[in-house]
Amino acid sequence: MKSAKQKYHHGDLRAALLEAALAVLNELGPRGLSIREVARRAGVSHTAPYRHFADKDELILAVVEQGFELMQQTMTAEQDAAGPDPLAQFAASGFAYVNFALSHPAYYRVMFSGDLLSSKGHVAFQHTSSRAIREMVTDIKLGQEQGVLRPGDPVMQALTIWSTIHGFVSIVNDNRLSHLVGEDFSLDDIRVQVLVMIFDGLGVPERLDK
Amino acid sequence: MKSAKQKYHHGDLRAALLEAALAVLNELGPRGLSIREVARRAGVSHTAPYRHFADKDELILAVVEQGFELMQQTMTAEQDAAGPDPLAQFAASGFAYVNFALSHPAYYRVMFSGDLLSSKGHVAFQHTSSRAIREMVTDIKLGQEQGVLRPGDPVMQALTIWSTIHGFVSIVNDNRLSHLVGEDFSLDDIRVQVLVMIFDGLGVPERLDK
DNA sequence: TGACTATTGTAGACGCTGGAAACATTAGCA
DNA sequence: TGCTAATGTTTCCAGCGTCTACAATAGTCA
Repeated sequence: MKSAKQKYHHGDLRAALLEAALAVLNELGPRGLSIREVARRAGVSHTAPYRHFADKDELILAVVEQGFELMQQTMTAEQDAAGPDPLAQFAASGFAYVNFALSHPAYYRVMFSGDLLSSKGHVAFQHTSSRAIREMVTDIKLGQEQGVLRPGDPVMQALTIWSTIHGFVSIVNDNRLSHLVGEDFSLDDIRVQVLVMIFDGLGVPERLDK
Repeated sequence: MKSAKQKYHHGDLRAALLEAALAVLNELGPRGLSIREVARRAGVSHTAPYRHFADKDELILAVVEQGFELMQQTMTAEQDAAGPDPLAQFAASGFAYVNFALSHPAYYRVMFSGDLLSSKGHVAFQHTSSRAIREMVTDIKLGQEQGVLRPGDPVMQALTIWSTIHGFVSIVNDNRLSHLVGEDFSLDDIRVQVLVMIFDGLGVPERLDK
């Protein structure tokens, strides 16, 4: 194969731009994310991205969408690998959520901070959030019917679990636990203990010994 | 009093800039926050802010500090007003946290998003976070000694509570619950139920009927 | 009071950014 | 082969953060 670097048409610029944008987010942070820098990394002129995204917000939104897809994929994969027990599946998907957020901080931040978008974008998230909550609610109802989960409004329980998980990974990713880590706990300790505490509060028995 | 608008020296430009910055955050969001816009609103030239803040990050950091001070004030005020019972104080301070975050979303976002700062700033937060956690841990230990709180590592319990509260207010402030609100629940319902669920999981008895 | 000096504000410049408009190149299809 | 739409480039504009030089004032001490 020849080193066809200098072709006028890139081939798959859109994907290249998304990849570059994520790399920038990782390296320079949100403030360092500029269309021009992304274009530079993709080796095109600074206005080329406008053929694929109407403006900066749409570029970011595309990264967000990709992030949600990736997260959804890994979560369902872990869920499927957790065996037939619905509660084990539920816990596995929770673990997968946390692991995704902690191992892809740039993705998670851009997906949930919302500060990067100027105004729109909220609409795009609604769908994902509502679907995620609905799935959790289904799982919780199932657990309650089986008698392994505490009774109570499953919507509120789902919201509480989501809040805890989201809050936890946000705190960790925003680096607000450095003073704890290394003293008496490792980050892994903390992660596992917090997860146990979440599902413990819900009534899930001790099957989190993976 | 004369309309002494056109004085060369502003009098208290620093405070005026902080106020303007918060207003901008409220109206235009984080992306709309520019030193020039803030200066414009304060009625000074676009380089005047540099006499009071080394750069944009330091302006933002000053807003953050002011936010933490205000939150701390309201939390201790509510705690003091909660009577002598330590657990009631604990719960009151938790309520105050949530109420502050939900009624001052701009403050809370800039205090905790971290996306606004380019690099530094984390150090400044460490102190506040670690103090807040330490205070919670003290309260939790007290409750455990009195036998009204579940046994367990108080550090992890504190972290879990903080995660839930932080996650909850972040989710609400980022507008991700619109599809729930109005259907079957009001935002107030949700807030109270989630708070009850948090303290319920900890073992706090039903004294949250305020 | 009056002059000296530090503080606080202004004016203008630089390189960066997001984005619009006009133009160039190419791919796909008739 | 030639036409057209898709894709990338060039040029331009206003706004941004920040630097440097300059202007006005407040405070201090004679």
